[in-house]
Amino acid sequence: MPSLSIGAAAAASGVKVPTIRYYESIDLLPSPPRTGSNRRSYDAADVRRLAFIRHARELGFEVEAIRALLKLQDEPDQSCAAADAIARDRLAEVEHRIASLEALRAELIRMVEGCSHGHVGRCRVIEILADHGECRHHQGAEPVALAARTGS
Amino acid sequence: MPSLSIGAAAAASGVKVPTIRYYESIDLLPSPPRTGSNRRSYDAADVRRLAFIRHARELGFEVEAIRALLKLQDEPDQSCAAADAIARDRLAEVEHRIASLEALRAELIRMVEGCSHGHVGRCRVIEILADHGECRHHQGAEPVALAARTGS
DNA sequence: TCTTGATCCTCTAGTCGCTAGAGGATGTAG
DNA sequence: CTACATCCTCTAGCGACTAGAGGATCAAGA
Repeated sequence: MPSLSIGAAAAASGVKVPTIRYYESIDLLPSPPRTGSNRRSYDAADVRRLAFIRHARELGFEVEAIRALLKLQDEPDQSCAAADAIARDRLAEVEHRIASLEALRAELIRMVEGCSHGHVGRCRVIEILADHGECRHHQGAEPVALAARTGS
Repeated sequence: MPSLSIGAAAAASGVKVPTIRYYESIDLLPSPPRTGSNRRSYDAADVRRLAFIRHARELGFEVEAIRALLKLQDEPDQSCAAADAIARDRLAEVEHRIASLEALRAELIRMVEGCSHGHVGRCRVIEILADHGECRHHQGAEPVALAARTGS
């Protein structure tokens, strides 16, 4: 069984080195054996697990949901129902989020189309943001998600 | 000019009390005058500014973008182009995210439909997440946003 | 063999946009 | 006058990382 350094595991899985250590620290990834010089050594199963985690994160699963999925994977004789339930929850949330984003998209389009490239005083972008009273697309808390960090 | 307590300003704008103080601390909202007993007192303009911020946040604008928009608003003789550019960036990001979420949605549907309610060994939920290599909907970092906090 | 530079280690602190709580002062209603 | 709500400041916490300090170790070239 080929043993990989953390850097190689990172390259193979697409998960960054510090993130792998972070996952270990929160017990999402088991602590791997160490070499004589105290370096982590991973195998193919670890890389698969990391890829699984990465994929699930990209799909928007929270770490706790991933933990649940991994537990299912580790005990493969259980019923599929739990995994199914997790995925269904996710699906509902994703659909809800798509709907929110589409309302938001419509409003942004309204803004940029309304912008006459004149002065700010007449700018729809500013006006629409200022007149929230006119906007009804949702009132109840639940902030639209942001993130998607641009910095490398 | 009617002066409002922070609680009244919060109720009027829809921004929570601690969040108003937070906005002041990051200089998004100017420090208001204080009463004799050291309480903040806001006026209608502050409430409008807060509503503006809230609306922009709901639309997913980051605080730095909102800061830029507010600066434009404070200097209303400038060109609209900057505000337009900010909104366009936001629109592009929203559209990109919708696309990701729709790919994701398709995959989740595939998952829950593929789940035969048998055992995990046969369950697509786990399989699909494990086989990231087969999935091509995007490879370049950029985690799909999460958040949408469920806790009140 | 030496040296250079990449990679590794641990640890702490910072990011974003808030939210929660401690501990205390003040305002308002009955 | 007594509750109790609201306000004040301050610090710490959330999730999911990311960045940097300060040091050890490895691999490759001269």
